[in-house]
Amino acid sequence: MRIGELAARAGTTTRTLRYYESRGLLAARRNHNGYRTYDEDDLKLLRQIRTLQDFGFDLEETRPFVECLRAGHPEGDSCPASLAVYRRKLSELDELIGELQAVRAQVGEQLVRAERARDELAADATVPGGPDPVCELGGRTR
Amino acid sequence: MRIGELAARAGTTTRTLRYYESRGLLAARRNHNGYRTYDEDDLKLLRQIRTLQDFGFDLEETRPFVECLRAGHPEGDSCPASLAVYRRKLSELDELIGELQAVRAQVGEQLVRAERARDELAADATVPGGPDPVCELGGRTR
DNA sequence: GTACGGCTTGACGCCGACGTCAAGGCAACA
DNA sequence: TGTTGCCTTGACGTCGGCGTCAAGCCGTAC
Repeated sequence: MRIGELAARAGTTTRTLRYYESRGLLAARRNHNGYRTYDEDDLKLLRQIRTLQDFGFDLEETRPFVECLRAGHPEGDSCPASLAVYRRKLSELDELIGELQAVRAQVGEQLVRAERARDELAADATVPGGPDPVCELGGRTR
Repeated sequence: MRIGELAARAGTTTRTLRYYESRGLLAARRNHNGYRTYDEDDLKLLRQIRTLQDFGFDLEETRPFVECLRAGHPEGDSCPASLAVYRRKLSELDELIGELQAVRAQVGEQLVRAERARDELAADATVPGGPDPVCELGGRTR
């Protein structure tokens, strides 16, 4: 099949396939008129790349899987180098998730604190003789 | 104070401050010879930006906080627009964390599956009359 | 005077994964 | 024969948040 069909079957674009080729991830045969030609194995390989990309792997991280398939193994993750990438990715994910949860907690605290400060000002403002309101409080003014 | 001192006190670089200025986030007065001049309020403003950046906010998201401080409010999050950013960020974080956890689970499954497949091949290989090993198994060969 | 550090503006570089445009070749169909 | 659609290579654009370099000015110390 030609590049357009392969791209369509993998749910991507011809530009992407040429990019992968330029990165040495996806090799193509050429037919008599110079068009790139692919087979079902290329589709499998491409789908492997796309799956990993969807997981957030960057292109270089997919290389071991690609080379594993190219070496004739039944799956891209049939080789130790691929398993190593899985493991590294898992620890990266764990670290990232942890950091994001910490940030989430901090931002949540800030929100609570800021809302409390706002409410206290609002309460003061309703008390006769309380401080003058400095901020616009509650909803939008305009 | 001049730009170098402000940058140092905020733990950043002069390039960053000029960039913020170009984005309209950090205004500077100029002294007689054209040098940028800043005061303690600018430092506070800059620290507000940096804190949010550390949380993963992008620059545009810090703008409401900056404008809030500029308007004379005691804190960058004393204004409704800032609270709205907090809330939006929280939901973004929740969504992202959820996605990452889902990816983590999937990658974990893939790893387990691939390891099991490898071990089964290894077990077969130790059985006399079992299938020939096709992959390099276990540790590194070279 | 001159050496040095800090300041100025302007402009290009970087990263990853492509998008998009240009100019042209190839094949099938009306 | 011309139109249409797919293909080719090449090259520049995108995004954010700066880094880095160039050329030159300002002020102080020696």
